[in-house]
Amino acid sequence: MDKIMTYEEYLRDVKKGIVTDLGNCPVTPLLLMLQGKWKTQILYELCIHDTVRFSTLKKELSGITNTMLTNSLRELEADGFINRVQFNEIPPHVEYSFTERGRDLMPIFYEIMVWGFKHESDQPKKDQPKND
Amino acid sequence: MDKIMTYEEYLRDVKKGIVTDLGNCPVTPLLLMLQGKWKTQILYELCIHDTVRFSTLKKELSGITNTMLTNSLRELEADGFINRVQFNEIPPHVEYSFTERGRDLMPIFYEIMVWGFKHESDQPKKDQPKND
DNA sequence: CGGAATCCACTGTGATACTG
DNA sequence: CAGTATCACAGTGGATTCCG
Repeated sequence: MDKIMTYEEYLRDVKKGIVTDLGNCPVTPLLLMLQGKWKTQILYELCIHDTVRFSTLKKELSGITNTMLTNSLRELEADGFINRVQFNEIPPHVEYSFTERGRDLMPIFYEIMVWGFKHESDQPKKDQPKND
Repeated sequence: MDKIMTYEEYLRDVKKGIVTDLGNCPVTPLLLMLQGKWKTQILYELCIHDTVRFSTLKKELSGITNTMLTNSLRELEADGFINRVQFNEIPPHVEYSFTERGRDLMPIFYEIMVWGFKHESDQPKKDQPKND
């Protein structure tokens, strides 16, 4: 694909059979990378803090364990979203920051935020709260 | 929030303490709703087919089981993304389609697609394939 | 300080068989 | 046709302890 089209243009081409070698949802791969309970929250902290340390994340994401924080950070790093810089001073510390690939998620997050504000009131009740 | 700002404007306000009542990532809630292996693929089929039947989904999403398809559809319906219309003819069938809430995901998917095309080549290898 | 290692509970996913 | 019911399994999430 040479030029960026809209999603609906893209889908129209898919329907017409012009795009056949994909065969699958172009949205899925990224969203699979962002799955898990903590990934997006870590990225959010990265947005706020520019660079952030392990201990800061641990403090901000209340409830997260060392294990999960480590795993999530490792996966985000492996997927190329964040950088990990280790400072071997005393006391040692580590700083995490966005890669360009990660920072380019911003427009997506912006659209999600817009969607969220538009639809925050129409969230259907998946289970009615019982009035006790 | 009265007017839509950019995500970075929003984050700047968060940093300044103007937005304090949120306290959490505005991106996370939606992405949690879209988690799972099949959700986005189902939505993708909905994009292509406008309305789509259970059996069509079953055929297109090769590998999905009745259980997972049913569960995913139920959750997408509960989250307000899709409509379910049942036709009690002979033979009976069911048609799924987007709600407005679901269709409004399009701009998000578009941004994800743009991101995907920009970064499709810089995907780092998370594990080197061993040449056996 | 920033993890790693281990163990464990839970739940997401899947295969199979059956039903209105 | 469009599911439901059950069971099995694997991966995720979590608590605790220990290490460089």
